Amino acid sequence: MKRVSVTIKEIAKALDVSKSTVSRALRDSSEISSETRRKVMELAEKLNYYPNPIAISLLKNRTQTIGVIVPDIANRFYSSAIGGVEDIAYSRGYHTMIYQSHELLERELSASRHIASRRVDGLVVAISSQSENIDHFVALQEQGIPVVFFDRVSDAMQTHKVRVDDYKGAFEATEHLIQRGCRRIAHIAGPEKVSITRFRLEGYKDALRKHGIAFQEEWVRHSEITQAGGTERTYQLMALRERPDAIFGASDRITMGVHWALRQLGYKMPDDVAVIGFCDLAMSSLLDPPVSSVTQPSFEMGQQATSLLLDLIESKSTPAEYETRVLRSNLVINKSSLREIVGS
Amino acid sequence: MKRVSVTIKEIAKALDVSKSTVSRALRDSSEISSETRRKVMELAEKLNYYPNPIAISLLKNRTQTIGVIVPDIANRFYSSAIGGVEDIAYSRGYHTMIYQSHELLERELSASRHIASRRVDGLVVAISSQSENIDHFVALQEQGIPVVFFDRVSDAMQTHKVRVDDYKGAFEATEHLIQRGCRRIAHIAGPEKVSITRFRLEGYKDALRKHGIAFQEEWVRHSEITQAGGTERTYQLMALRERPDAIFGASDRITMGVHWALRQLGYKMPDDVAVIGFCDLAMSSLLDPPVSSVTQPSFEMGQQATSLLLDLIESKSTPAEYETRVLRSNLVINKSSLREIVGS
DNA sequence: CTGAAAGCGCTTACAG
DNA sequence: CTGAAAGCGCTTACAG
Repeated sequence: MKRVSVTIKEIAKALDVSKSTVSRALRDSSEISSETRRKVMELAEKLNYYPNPIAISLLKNRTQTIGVIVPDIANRFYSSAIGGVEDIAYSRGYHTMIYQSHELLERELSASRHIASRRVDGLVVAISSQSENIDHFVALQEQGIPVVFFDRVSDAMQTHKVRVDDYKGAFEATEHLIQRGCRRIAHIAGPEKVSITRFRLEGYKDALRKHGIAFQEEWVRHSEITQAGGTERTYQLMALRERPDAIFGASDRITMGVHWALRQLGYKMPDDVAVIGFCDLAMSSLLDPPVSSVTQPSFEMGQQATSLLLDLIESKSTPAEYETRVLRSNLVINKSSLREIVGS
Repeated sequence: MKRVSVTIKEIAKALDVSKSTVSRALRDSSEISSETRRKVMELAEKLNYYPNPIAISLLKNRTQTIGVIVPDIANRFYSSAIGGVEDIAYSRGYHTMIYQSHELLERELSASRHIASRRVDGLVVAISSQSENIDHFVALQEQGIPVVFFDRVSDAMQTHKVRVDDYKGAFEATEHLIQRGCRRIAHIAGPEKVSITRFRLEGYKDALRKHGIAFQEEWVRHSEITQAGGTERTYQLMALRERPDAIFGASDRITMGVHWALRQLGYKMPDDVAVIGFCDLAMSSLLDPPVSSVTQPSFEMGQQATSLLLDLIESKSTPAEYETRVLRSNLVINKSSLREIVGS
């Protein structure tokens, strides 16, 4: 199909002035007669003229568009973060292009290539769990396209980062379970290479240590961020000779799997097994029993990452130093972890 | 920050040939000596040269990018459909830009404007519930940017459409409830103006009629596609003097609200109230009891809409006639509607 | 206040 | 096989 649009040239010809004059009139330059401006504006309006942003991009080498890469847009944590990105981008006059990596390095590479070649002005990313190597993001940065990380960050690159206090969130969740009388607390962690997995695991371990509970390797299982992963690990855990009396899941998907598996197996929550998750469980209240969870300010993370990014884009120079913002998580207690406290 | 990239000009200068020659060598034109081609390719490789797609877009008036507008990417139905869009687009060499309307006409207008001005090659849309007027899509089409509708379609515009057999899905769901002995079947429908709402409502009514059950206005409630909407309508329905013995929800979000409200109110599913939803409830099995539902091939809808769109984009002329594809929905029975059948 | 000219990065008839 | 030139739609010093 053929595309039709009005150009500056046609307006110039119709009004018998030069393209330069039309351009100036449209951009409201000061050095133009109000009479000319009026005529140009009127005709532009009438012809429904819009400047071709592609031409402007070619000229300015700027597109007023930023990219976002997340593992999976269907994940509420990420879709909410994208909401935050759009919020800030929109209000500062930028558009947003959304990419999903599906946790695949290959897709992340393809998105990076698209971003580089389409001259997107900057990028907000939560790194795919499969991406141990992040040279593609370093390359973007060197090419002058700033990159800001959120949620899943990496030490392998100097830039702004926004994350949640995973360590503390995990520590508090674990301590809460201990306070409710649990002693055999299992942790279904995320993929091993991911930054947040390590932070959460540390928080879990340190809470055990603080309360004099021995850490047991077999009670920690790594899993993909899927319901199936949570289910399978729960089966493994409950099959152990010494079975856990609590399970702390590293994400909402995983925790949904835990919940499902425990129900299948006929365990009561919280009495047989107390359960707590990690993420913003909007749907947590739908489950029976409703699930306790460490909630994260996902929308705000998107906002902050974007605002840091736009600052980078709009500043002429590389900042003296990069910033890592650590936001607070929040412990929301529900029935799934609310055991009767027995004894001491 | 400043952007650096290699251009054709620099390659030409380094090799002491013309830009034309470099361009031809890169595009592997036939009229070029293999020696020159080799030299150019080598240097391009070494300098990490990529053609500037913005320049090419300006030239060809094509961007190899399509847009998708959905009400809400966090909704599984839409995120899955987007997966289908990406699948086809990717395999045919196109990129995808995702927009959310958040069910707001204003956001839909802003996305349409961006699409028009960025010269996106085409658009796949599920119309926002707030958009009674779709002139903005007609305008895109007239401007030469083809638009294909899926899920939420409109009669106000001639184009390809892909939808599910909502009428039949609703008919079967309602009939199933009747067969399980329900007689006072309520329907929480979607927003009034939306096409699928009407089709589903018709299916519901016709199933009642077929089985000689009188239709009652007060048992149909319109709601937004939210959990809160489903909850509130359920309260209203259960407060009626003659309360329903079954509720058929028009979407998964709504049905989640129904489920929650019934649990809060202490009704047993399916014995007090049988429940059935409409959408691909991946999470349906997580609820207790698991929810029956009319499932839709969302991924496939995205694929088909995109493949129709790309055909439009790549054909030179307007097609003789537009096509409306109606896909099959599927009834998945779970405990929430599985009542004991009493008597005949 | 207005216009002619150059240029953003590329492609492609048109000559040779 | 190669180069010079025009052009995609726009902006902006540079002259006047």
